[in-house]
Amino acid sequence: MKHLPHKTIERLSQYRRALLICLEKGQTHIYSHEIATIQHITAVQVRRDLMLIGYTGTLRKGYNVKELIELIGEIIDSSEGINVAIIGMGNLGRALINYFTGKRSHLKIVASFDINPDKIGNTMSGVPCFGTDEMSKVIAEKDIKVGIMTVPAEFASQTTDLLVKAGIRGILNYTPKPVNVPKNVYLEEYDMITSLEKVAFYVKLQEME
Amino acid sequence: MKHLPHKTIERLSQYRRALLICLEKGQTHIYSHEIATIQHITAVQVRRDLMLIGYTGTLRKGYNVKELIELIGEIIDSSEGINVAIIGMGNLGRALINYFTGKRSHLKIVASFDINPDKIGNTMSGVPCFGTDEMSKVIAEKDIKVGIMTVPAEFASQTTDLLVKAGIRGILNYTPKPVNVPKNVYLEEYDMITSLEKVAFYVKLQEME
DNA sequence: TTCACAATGTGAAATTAATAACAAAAAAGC
DNA sequence: GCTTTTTTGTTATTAATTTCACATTGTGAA
Ligand SMILES: NC(=O)c1ccc[n+]([C@@H]2O[C@H](COP(=O)([O-])OP(=O)(O)OC[C@H]3O[C@@H](n4cnc5c(N)ncnc54)[C@H](O)[C@@H]3O)[C@@H](O)[C@H]2O)c1
Ligand SMILES: NC(=O)c1ccc[n+]([C@@H]2O[C@H](COP(=O)([O-])OP(=O)(O)OC[C@H]3O[C@@H](n4cnc5c(N)ncnc54)[C@H](O)[C@@H]3O)[C@@H](O)[C@H]2O)c1
Repeated sequence: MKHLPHKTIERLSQYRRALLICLEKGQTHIYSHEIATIQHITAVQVRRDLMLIGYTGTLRKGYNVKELIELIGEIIDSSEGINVAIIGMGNLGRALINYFTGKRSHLKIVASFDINPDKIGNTMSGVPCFGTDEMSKVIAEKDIKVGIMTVPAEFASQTTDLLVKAGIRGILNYTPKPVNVPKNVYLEEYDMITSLEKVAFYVKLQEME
Repeated sequence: MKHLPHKTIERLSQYRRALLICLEKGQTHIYSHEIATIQHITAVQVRRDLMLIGYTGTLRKGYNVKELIELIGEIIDSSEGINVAIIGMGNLGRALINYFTGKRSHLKIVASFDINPDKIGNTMSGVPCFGTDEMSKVIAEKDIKVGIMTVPAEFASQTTDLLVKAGIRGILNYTPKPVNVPKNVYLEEYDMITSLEKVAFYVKLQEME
């Protein structure tokens, strides 16, 4: 297994989530077409992804749910787990903290940062909030690798620079402002307005037909 | 102009956002490579996208910011604007309402829905909250075309069915549960855990090198 | 046992997306 | 006025991703 396509990585994460639900229900095996139906994709696509990670199912029985979950874990999780911080404890930051905390064992939110003195020093869902001036120190001490950025858009660039200087390795940018990082830092940007506008576009398109 | 690639649609939305900022600053023209730098893509990509929508710039002066904003609007917005509802006024729903309200004129959040009696009847950033039993009525009356789904994952499917029955035309699903819609409804799903796991994966990959 | 079926696994083809290459032309410099 | 530079617009090429087509094979039924 050499280079997994970006899209495959995303789907593996999704397969795992679906598989975990199956496991909870007590399901031991699953067919490619069952996974496909859940994810709105084709069975071939599922089989190809699994082929790429070198997993082989049982003919006529499908894939072993537990084994597959473990294999996906070996591939996409890092063995020691990864510590994550949220920068900007506003509406979105709080929503994210509530959501993530206590869910995934491999990705752990261990700190948050803000500039508002009312927030600094508090904890939220057990996650302590620090001032941005402490960023370098806290990121080093707590071995934080990934930052989720939810500061106001106008602070996106400077916050990115701070994070990079503090030695962050990956940034998930939820502000609508695209930011620049050196190429040793992995950047993923997501913009809710784009998604909403895309939905609106295709709705319009359908109505015109 | 016939079929615009999905990716082009997404980028057009992003170009427009960047262009609006330029317009505010008083910038009248912009080069393809400037847009490209903002969006971390290549200038060729930008020019190709603009070619696809049939916009042509001025040689050596670049593109007219205002014109381009208007053209993108003609393509991705629908002329009368589109009304949007949020379903599930929890942490994420509230964050989204705060964020969207008053931003885009073409996409307007005009209602929210919940099952919690404490929330029903209130307004939040000027958006009224209704019970889910009123969904069909409100969606019809207010001509709501798109729903943003932020209910707990276990209610995702049933909420989708309600929305579809109420005549919604597009759904943006922020729950981690994939849902099914008839093919006359456009569905976009986004899952923050997938994004975060993807970042974590590439961080791990980089560390191994 | 044999047959038909229902699944996997995968090379090849098709589709979609991104990049390269370059002609054309306006502006600037000389 | 001529040359160089810079930028657009577009065709050709390459790369990435998905789908097709089908060989393979374990399983259950006849
Ligand atoms: N709310 C949403 O649903 C939503 C959706 C999409 C994108 N976004 C984007 O996410 C970001 C946050 O949105 P929000 O609604 O949570 O905003 P918010 O105003 O509620 O929160 C921003 C937080 O960041 C803090 N902050 C400000 N400057 C900072 C700095 N320099 N360093 C650290 N912290 C700082 C503020 O004190 C505040 O707590 C914005 O960029 C917004 O565009 C929000
Ligand atoms: N919070 C996040 O940052 C985040 C991030 C990604 C995804 N999500 C997903 O978004 C969804 C909402 O997350 P949240 O943190 O806002 O949860 P939440 O529990 O804070 O909010 C859920 C809201 O939905 C309402 N609700 C429950 N059942 C309903 C129903 N049948 N119809 C209408 N409303 C109903 C609840 O009353 C509540 O107000 C979840 O599926 C979650 O997995 C959340």
